[in-house]
Order: sequence, then C-alpha cells, then structure tokens
Amino acid sequence: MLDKNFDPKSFEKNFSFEIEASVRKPGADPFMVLLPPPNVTGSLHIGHALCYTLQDILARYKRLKGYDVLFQPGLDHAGIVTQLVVEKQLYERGVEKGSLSREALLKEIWYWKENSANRIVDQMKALGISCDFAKLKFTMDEDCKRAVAKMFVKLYEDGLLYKGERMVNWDPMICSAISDLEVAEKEVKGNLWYIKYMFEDSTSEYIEVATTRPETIFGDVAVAVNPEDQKLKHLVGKKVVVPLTDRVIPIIVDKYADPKKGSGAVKITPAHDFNDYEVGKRHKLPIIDIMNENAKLNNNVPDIFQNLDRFEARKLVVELLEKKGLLIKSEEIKQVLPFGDRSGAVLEPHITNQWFVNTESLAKKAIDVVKQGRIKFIPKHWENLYFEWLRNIKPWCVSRQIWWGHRIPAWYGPDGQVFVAETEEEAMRKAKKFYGKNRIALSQDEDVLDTWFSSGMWPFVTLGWPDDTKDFKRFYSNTVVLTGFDIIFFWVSRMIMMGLYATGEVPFRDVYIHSLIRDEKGQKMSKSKGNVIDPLELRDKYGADAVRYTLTYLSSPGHDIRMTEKHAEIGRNFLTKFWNVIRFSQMNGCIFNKEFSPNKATPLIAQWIINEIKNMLISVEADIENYRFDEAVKHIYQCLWGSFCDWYIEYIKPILQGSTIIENEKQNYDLDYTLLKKDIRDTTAWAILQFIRVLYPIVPFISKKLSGEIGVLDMEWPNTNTITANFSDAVTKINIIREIVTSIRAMKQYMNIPLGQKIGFKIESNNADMVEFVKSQSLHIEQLAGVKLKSESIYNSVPVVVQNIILHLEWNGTVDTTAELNRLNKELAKLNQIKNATQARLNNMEFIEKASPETVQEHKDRIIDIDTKINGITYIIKSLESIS
RNA sequence: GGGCAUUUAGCUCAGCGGUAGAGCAUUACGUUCACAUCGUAGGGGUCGCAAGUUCGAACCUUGCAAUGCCCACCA
Repeated sequence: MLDKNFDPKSFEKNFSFEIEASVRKPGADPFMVLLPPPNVTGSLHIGHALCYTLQDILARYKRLKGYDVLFQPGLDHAGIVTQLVVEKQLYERGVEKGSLSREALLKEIWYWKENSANRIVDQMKALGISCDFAKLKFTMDEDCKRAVAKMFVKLYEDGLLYKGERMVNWDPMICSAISDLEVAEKEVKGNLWYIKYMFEDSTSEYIEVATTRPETIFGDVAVAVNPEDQKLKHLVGKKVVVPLTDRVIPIIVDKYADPKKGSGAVKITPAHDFNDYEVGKRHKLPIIDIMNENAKLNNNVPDIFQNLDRFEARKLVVELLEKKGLLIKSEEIKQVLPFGDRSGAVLEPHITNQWFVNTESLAKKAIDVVKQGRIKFIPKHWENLYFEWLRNIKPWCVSRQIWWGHRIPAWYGPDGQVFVAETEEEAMRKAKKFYGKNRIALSQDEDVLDTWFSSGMWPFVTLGWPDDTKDFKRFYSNTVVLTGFDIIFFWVSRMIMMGLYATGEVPFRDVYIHSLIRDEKGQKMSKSKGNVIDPLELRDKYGADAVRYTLTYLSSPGHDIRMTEKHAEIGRNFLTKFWNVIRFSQMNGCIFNKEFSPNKATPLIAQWIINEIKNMLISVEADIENYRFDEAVKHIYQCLWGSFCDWYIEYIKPILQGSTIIENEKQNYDLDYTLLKKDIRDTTAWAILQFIRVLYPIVPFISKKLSGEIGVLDMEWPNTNTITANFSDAVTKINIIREIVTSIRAMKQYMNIPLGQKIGFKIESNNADMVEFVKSQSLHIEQLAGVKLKSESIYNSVPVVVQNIILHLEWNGTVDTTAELNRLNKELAKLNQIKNATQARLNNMEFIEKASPETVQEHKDRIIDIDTKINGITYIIKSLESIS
C-alpha cells in the first residue's frame, strides 16, 4: 500500500535505468538520440536538465514503442574553457599561470576532468537520464584521437585544410587564436582622438587623423583618404611623420577611407586591424607588428613604450601627444569592441601562422541537405539562421595555442618542412622518404585543435568511425539531435558539414531546437548574477520527476522559458495527485486484471473514461512525434486530473464505497452489483496502467514505483488500436450528467447552500427516456451535487435547466437572487449574441455556398443548442423573478 | 545596416481560418477517510495597432509599433 505522504526521495534513489538503457533489440528499427556532450567544466545547469529531459522522453518513448534505441552519452573536453578553469583553480592554490610544464598542466587537467566527468554522470543519473552509460565517450578518448587525426589528414590531403599566415582574432589573455564564432561584440564607452600628422616638410601643416587606438600609431604605414574626397585628395602623395617618432609614411588614396567618418583621413595599421590589413595588401605596404602575444608593446616602438600593456601605452601616447601639441581634440564615443567570449579580454587582430579549414565547399553541401529536407530543423525557422551563417562562412581557424585538446597531427622537419600524418610513425616514414635519409629529428606541432573540431565529428565518432562498425551502419543517420539555438553554428552546422564530408551521408534527420531558460525577468541565468537554478537542488526539494515534469510542461518551443523555482510546484502537485489517485484505487481493491478488455466494459462511466483515455493516448503519441512535449504533458494532465480524478473517480465512489447505498437503491441498477463493482475496479486499474505507461517517459521514477505497486512491471507503449468499441453513446450520456451536476452545484452556490447540504430535487422532461436515464444515474448525481431525488411533490423550488431536462431544486429559504439574475442575464445576452452571429451567417447565401457542408451543419446545430440553452435560462430567470 | 522571433486574462504561456483556452494568481464557499501539494463555483481578454484577402481573421497578406535575439560594420 502506498504511503499517505508522497515523498519522491523515499523511492527515487531505488531506481536506476542503466540496464534498460543498454538493452539492444537487434531485430527492431534503430533509433539514436545523440546527447550533446556537456563540457567537463563543472556541473549541469537547468538548461542541461531541460535538454536532457526532453531527449530522455524521446528515448524512453521510442523504447516503449519497440525501437532499438541507442541513447549515446558523452563528455566534451571543451579545450579553452576547461584549461582556463583549471588554471584559475591552480592560481587560487598559488600556482602561477605558465609555471607548469605542458605535461604537468595536462596531468592537472586530466585529474580535474575525472572528477568533473563523474559528477556530471551522477547528476544525469540523478535526473533519470537513461543514456547507455556503458558507452560513455569522451572527446579525447583514444579512438576519438585516432578519428580526429584521420579527419585532419583527410582534409589536408583533399586540400581543404592548410596552414597559413593570416590575421586572426587573437585572445591576449589566453594567448591563442580563436575562431570568429568565439568573438562576442560588446558596446563600450571609448574615445576618439584627433591627432595631427605633420607633413614631412613642414612644421605647421598637418593632416588630421582620428583614431580610437592611439597606441597603434607605431604600426602606422600610411594615411589613407578617399579618392572622392574633394577636401583631402590633393594631399595624396605627400608624406607625413608618424607622431612621437621620426618615421615618414605616405598619404595614399583608398576607397576604404570614408569622408564622413572621423576626419576623413584614416591611419593604416596593417598589423592591427582587419580592414587595414586588406588596405595594406592592396597597396603593398609594409607590416609593422608592434605587439607581443600578450598585447604588450614590443621593440618596434620607441623605448619608453616597450613592454607596456596596450592600455597603459594608450594613456602615455595620449599624454605625450597632448604635451607636444599634436592632439587636436578627444571625443567620447560609444564603440563596439570584440571580446573573447571565454576570457572576456578585448581581442587583438593578430597576424599569425594558423591552420584553417576551407569550409566553403563543405558549407554548400550542408546547405543542400537541409534545402532538400534530408535534415529538418524544428522549429523550421532556425533553418534561416543556419543558411545565413553557412552562406557567409569564412575559413575556420582550427588551431589553438593552448595545451588541452587534440594535438595537431603535423610534424616538422629541421627545415620546417611539414608532414601531416595520422601518427608520428607515419610522419617519420614520410619524412624519411622526403629527405632520403634515416635520422631525422621531427617535432610535432605545439598547437591543439579547436574543441568543435572533435565535437563536429560526434555523430560518427561515437559509432566507431573510421571503422565500418555494426553500430555505425545501424544508427548513423537514424538519429535525432536536441540542442539549444546557441550552438547551431558551433556544433550543428559543423556536424552536418563534417558528417557529409566523412561519410557522404547526413549525420541525423531531425534537429530539434529547444528553448533557453531565463529567470523571471527574462534575463540569462549566470552564476555572477546569482539567478541560476541548480537542477540538483531543485530535485532535492521537489524530486527528479517533478523537475522533469515541470521542465517538460514549460518547454513550449519558439521562445525562451521564464522560470523560477516555484514552477517546480507544477510538477510536484501533479505527481501528488497521481500518487493519491493510485492510493485511492489501492484502497478500493482495484487490481490490474489481465483478462479485462476495455472493449467489453459495460458501465457508462467506464466506457466514458476509456474513451477519454483513448483520445488522450492518441494525442500524446502525436505530440511526442511532433516534439510537442509540452502539449503531451498538458494532454495527460487534463485527462488524469480533469477527467479521471474529477469525474470518473468521484462518479464511481458510490459504487466502490457505498455498498449500503447501492443495496438500498438496487432497483435502480439492472446490473448485478458485484459484477458492476468488478467491472469498475478492472476499468480503474486498467486506466491507471495506461497513465503509468504514458507518463513513464516523462516521470520514470514514480512510474516505476507505481508499476511495481500495481504489479505490472513491463513497460510498453499503450496500443490504442486495440480499443475498438464505439462508446459515443456513453460519452453523450455522461456529458449530460456532468452538465446536470455542474449546473446544480452552481445553482446551490448561488443559493448559498453548502455543497454538503443535501436538498431535494425532482426531474421533469418532455422526454420520458431522458427522465428514466437521469433517474438511473440519480445515485451519482446525488453524491456529486449534494442533492436527493424525491418522489413526493416539492412545493418551493428553483429550477435548473439542462437541455430538455428541468431539475427542480427544493428550497424554501429566502434567496437573494440579484446576483444570480445578473449572471443569468449576462449569459443570456452572450448566448443571444452568439446566436445572432451564427444566424447572420446562415442567412448569408455566400456562407451557405462557400463554407463546407459540415461547417454549415455545425452552425445549424449550434442554433438549436443555443436555443435550448436560451429557453432554459429564460425559464430560470422567470422562476427566480417570481420567487423574489 | 541585414535578418529572425515574440506581442492572447494580473503573471507564465497554449491555440494559428468556423461559439477566446490552461496553469498560477484572484473572489466566494468547503476538510464526508485518495489528495488542502485538495475540492466546488465564479470574476477577469474589442487576441499590439492599422489596412487588406475571405462568406468568416487571434489565426493568412502587407505596413507600423514595442520587445528580445542573431549576423555584419564603425576612424
């Protein structure tokens, strides 16, 4: 017997789903859920919980449907982030950045990774995520390493990957190149300084140049003006002196200079600006790099500036310019600067030697497969974002100057000759052949690959690529990916590009983009703001199922989710209800009966609930297939709470509990009471099993617990095809009873009669069958509405009208009918309004001609229906008026 | 500058051509033993604005506004 208190903690810890997650069904259709591997940087946040819960629902649902499901878990080494986190930890322990050797630091990071990985896996299990943890993969596992090297070599040999000197976004804090995607632009306050660049041959004449970065003047190689600039173009060809130096540079003409911006003349600093770099190339200008990797000024600048940080140097330059009278003015402006999204440092454009993947041809194919519908985004509009990015794709800088990651499989000979190979042995073989001798000292490239290089290979690496494994043949492409929109570029598009390139096939069919969770004000959750929700804390308070249920309930796609901890009550309340209704059924001896067939149920109320449940099951299945997990939950909720608990259970109480009542009223039942009771018990147990099963993907812990409780352990998806009986008559009849009960309750409320206080009533109708039917259900009506059917006459009464039935409620107290009359008149007005609108349409010939016959019929029925209601209300109004 | 999304009850959101819905909050009443993490009944919305298409628009089209996000650029 279930405990009176619903306490998830008491049973959630008893369940583990590892075994069912690892079950393989060789004969069944394959289905793969590819879990986006979390970073090994710490613990999971509520966004992970949402993402994983939805995937788990899908995986469990497919398992119940009989698919052979591979729910693949994994972890991402997350290069830069992880290294930064560990370095920070070390720093807090007194280890200076850069003081450890490569090996020593990597050892520290591996140690961190082990801890983090264990914690994350534990958290996933605590939330009931049913991955096949035996297959847990880490992006730096040996087989991943091999696959990454293979991919790198393949790209290199196909000419899609090359090393070259380019200007890249450089993070001076990490001291590494980063890709364009890792740049976050932010608006900040800055200054625009107007500086005099004196003409070489003059002490008073100058050209005015505006800049936000005066410290870079030492890298200036020209001043450019626009060819159309009438005011300045006559200066082209003249030479000016770079302020604070004696270096002379030319004034050149280039359309890049915009007469409307700054002073119209722009300084050209090819080593420190993307646009200037291009201008420099066009004009074959020299490149003067004035900064070190950490953004301190190098020895290409005057002595006093050397070794100064760029921002200190800026201050000093401005100060000296002012002193020398070379500063014209300084304006405060707002400017957008590039920041490293991991380090938060202001990035520097920096010319270095990096490895690039030429993604253009890969991107074209990646666009095509989505255009052709071979991969679908859900919701579809995310495809736009995907297309936009791929159409404007630039070479992907994949090398990083850090230590944590896949070391680039390239080796250099003593003369710098590069040998790209999957292994050092292979590189050596190539080198020997190249140099024609046996003793060669090769050194491996110091850099590692961008994290997303290995993540991009996730769909096939996890399946054993490059080996042609059984799993690969079976699951590749039969996959769904659920993730947030923020990694469509980073991850989804790279998986598609690399998947197509490596295997020639799409890596997955569906990409479901879930919403992002924000706080109640719509702000992004972040630790520094203190507005984060920890899924594990929430679980400790409310239980894992409640968290899962709530997240699913809130997961409507298309916009962000605003969430507070209080939302978890949605789940908790629902599960409490679920728990309690099963407790009720237990207390009333409803035990699952294998022999029971829903098609053979005879009591009206049984037929009605079977029909409700059937409809619910059909909806839920469609909802999940359409990734509408929120709708699925709402359909279950509505059926369980609104139909099953509120009506079915209340309705059957007199049958299950009130045997004496039944005995007294036996003449109202054609059925044998014992049989009736058995039928109801069977139906109740059957219904509960359906709920347990349909809820299992969403709230697996309680479902497991309860299925154990009712003694049906095997989980399978409810099959609605076996429910074939037509119960439409029961539906109609029970709905009449519901309407009667609701109407009586409302009237009693208006008469200020407590629901518990039984009052007499009589039935009147011009339809004798209807009277008989209502009488046959009087026991239930009496219980549900707090009334008592009288055989003798009632003298003082108020009427309740439902369809063509009038119920006279016995009442001889004084009634303040004003409020009720107000309400009725309001309702009457509304009904008339609807009736008129409907009638107007029916009077419209165009409507009759153009609307579908069903719609027209529906309108006609509506008129009849409304007329009945209007007559009823009019009758009540008249009666009430005569009372008062 | 380009693009995408959102705008429906006090709040959070469903609905996306045919009588405006849910949960929470709110009001009144109620603990008869499944459940007060509850029950019963009620109140509350010219569906952002405007035009158009349609027999009929919250829903389709266009324009506008507000909000959020993405991309690109800035001396």
